Amino acid sequence: MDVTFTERELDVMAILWELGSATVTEVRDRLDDDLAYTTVLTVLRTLEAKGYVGHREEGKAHRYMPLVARNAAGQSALRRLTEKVFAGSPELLLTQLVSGRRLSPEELKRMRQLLDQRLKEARQ
Amino acid sequence: MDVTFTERELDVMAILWELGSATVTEVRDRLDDDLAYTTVLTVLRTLEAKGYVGHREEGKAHRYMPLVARNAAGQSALRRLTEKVFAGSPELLLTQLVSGRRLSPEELKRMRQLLDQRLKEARQ
DNA sequence: TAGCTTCAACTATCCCTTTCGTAGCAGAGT
DNA sequence: ACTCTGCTACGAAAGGGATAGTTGAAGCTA
Repeated sequence: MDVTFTERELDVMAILWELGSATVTEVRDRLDDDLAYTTVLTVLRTLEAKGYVGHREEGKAHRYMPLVARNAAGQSALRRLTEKVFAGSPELLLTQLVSGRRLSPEELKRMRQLLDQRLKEARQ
Repeated sequence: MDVTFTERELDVMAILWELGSATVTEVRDRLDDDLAYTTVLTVLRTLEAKGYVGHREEGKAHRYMPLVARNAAGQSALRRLTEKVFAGSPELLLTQLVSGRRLSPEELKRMRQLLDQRLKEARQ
C-alpha cells in the first residue's frame, strides 16, 4: 500500500501523529503557517476522503485521528527517496544523513548500535 | 537553498543524474511510464524555468543537464522527511530504513563503518 | 522539388491542491 | 428572545501539475 501526501497534508499529518488526535482548532494552532479555519478543515476532510484520517464527534466539534501510522508513510517515502534520489542505495542515503546534519556522538552511537543489533539478528 | 521536485519532475531528474545529461528522447526512453514526447519536453522546460536543469544545443536537438546535484536534492528531502515524518529524529529514520528493506550483512557493515568513521572524526 | 521525419515552441485541457468566504446551527451569556 | 462565539457544511476560485495536440522549422530521401 502506497501512502503519499501533498505538502500541506503532510504538515497536518505530522501534527496528528504528534498529538495522537486533534480538533481542527488544535491543528490550526500548531501549524507554522497562519491558515483560515476552513482551510485546515478542508485539508482534514480530504485526508479523510482518502482514508488517511478518521474522526469522531466530541461535543459539537470533531476530533480527527490518523488512520495510517507514521511508519507506513515513512516506508513509502523512504523507498521513493532511496530509489529516485539515492540511486537505490541506502548507504548513500545514510552518508547524506550523517553528513548533512550535525549529529551528536550519542546519536551516532545509538545509530551504530542499531546496526550492530541488526547484524546480529541477520547472522542467525 | 531549498530544492524540491514534483513527482514527475523527480522521475526526470533521477534520469539526468544517472546519465549526466540527456536529450528529450533519451529521457523519454528511460521513463517507466510511457509518456508523449511533448510531455517529457514540458517537464524539462519547467525544470529549466525553475533553474534546476540547463541545456545546450546539440545538432537540432537539445541536451539537458542537471544544474543541481543529487546531494542538494537529497539534503532537502531528508530534512523534510526527518522533520515531518520522523519527528525530527534521524534515529527513527534509520530504524525504519533498516527494518523496511532487507539489507545484506555487507551493506549493514559498510553502514556501520560509516558511522564509526563519523564518530572518530567527531572525537577530535 | 515534394514529401517524410524529427524536433522544439506554443497552446490547451483536465484535474488536484490550496485557500478561504458565506451560510447555518447549537450552546452560552444577557 | 437576542446576540456572540465556536463549530461544521457547502462551495468556489486561483494556481499549478500532468498530459498531450498542433504547428512550423530543419533536415533527410526519393
